[in-house]
Amino acid sequence: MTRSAELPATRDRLIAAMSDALQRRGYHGVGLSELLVEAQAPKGVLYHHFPGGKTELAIAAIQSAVSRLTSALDRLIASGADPVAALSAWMAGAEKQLEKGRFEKGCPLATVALESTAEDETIRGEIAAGFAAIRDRLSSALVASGVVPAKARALSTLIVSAYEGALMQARVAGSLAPMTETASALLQLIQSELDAVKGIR
Amino acid sequence: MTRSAELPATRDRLIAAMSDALQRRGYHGVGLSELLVEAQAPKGVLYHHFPGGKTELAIAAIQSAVSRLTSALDRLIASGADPVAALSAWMAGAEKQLEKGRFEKGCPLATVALESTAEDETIRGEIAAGFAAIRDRLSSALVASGVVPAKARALSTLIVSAYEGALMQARVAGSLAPMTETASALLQLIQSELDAVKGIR
DNA sequence: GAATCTATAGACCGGTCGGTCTAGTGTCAA
DNA sequence: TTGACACTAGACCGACCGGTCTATAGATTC
Repeated sequence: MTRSAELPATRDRLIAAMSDALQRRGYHGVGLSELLVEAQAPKGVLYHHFPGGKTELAIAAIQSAVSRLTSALDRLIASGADPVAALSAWMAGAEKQLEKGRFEKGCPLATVALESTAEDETIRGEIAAGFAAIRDRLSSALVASGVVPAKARALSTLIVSAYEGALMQARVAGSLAPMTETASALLQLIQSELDAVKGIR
Repeated sequence: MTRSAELPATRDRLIAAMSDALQRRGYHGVGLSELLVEAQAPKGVLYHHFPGGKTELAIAAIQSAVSRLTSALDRLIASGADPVAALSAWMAGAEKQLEKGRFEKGCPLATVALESTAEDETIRGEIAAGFAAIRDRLSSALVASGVVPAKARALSTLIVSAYEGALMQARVAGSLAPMTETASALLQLIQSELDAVKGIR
């Protein structure tokens, strides 16, 4: 064990610093030097672990964020809670995160998604795959609750859309209101949809 | 800095170039030189019209975008179409814009909203005000259709959230699907809400 | 213990960034 | 004709950008 116990491995510190930066300012908003100060690492170490430089580090950060999100989602779904309760819990968690980050930290995918151009093929692909993975999980959870597949897909896309848009509005407003309002309206939709399913059955 | 009714063409070209850039890559993603090539203007002219430089130009672009959006919304609402039809038309318009811009042009507010930090006070304020103005218009249109104010506010926030999130997903996916799916699920909610209102009446 | 390899360390580089500055140019009023 | 003024034009600047390079420390292998 070459490194001190309290500090995570250098590679992980770099990824964590990039993740944090992507949530706060996006890809073009951060400089390498700032990133390295945050990660307490010299420049050489970045290009040792990520020969592709800033881009490769960003991709790693995105992948790490996606796997964090999807596994949290999996856990939530596996817990057996009904969709409305699960979504409600998720939104409440987002509100807590927003407050904890003083409205400065958002979704690690969103900003980069909007900043990226057609040339940023790899990054875009990674983000698109991340969104798709999240939608798929939501969708199959809804199907498991009796929603027909086509409707489940539309609903899960709406959930992701609403979540991202709510985070965006809440951040610029510096207020939880957009998040809570979005959540309340959204939850009502899901509930009525599930009730309809039950009625038919 | 109040300005007479007639604006110099150059000023407008600068604003247009910035608007376009904000939709494609966001604030930090564009360079001044690129902007000036696009606007066919030399550097001096930028600082003549916008002494505050890049930031002031971005603010002007955002204000211009907001007034374009709100007046389009006003027109749509004034046309007397019922909320569902109006929203449906709006979403269809967004899809057309997405395709026209080959999925490279998104909302002029969204990217900057996510890139901005607490220090970018003016820009954030402008964006927050823009979102609020849009929500207010939607909300009062819903109230006019019989929705109770509190529910109308939540619903209008959800509409904006869904719209922004759908644009985001559609862009990275390079596909209209996230937009159409979001729209269909959302429209159904509004419809059922309005039906409920009618039932009570 | 020499050789090798991974990881750390930071000086250094060319290019580009946003921004300033000075020099014109065209228009209009006196 | 001249002076004032709004606007155009682009050379120029220091700072910072992402990225490369060489040096070295520590662990591992033979």
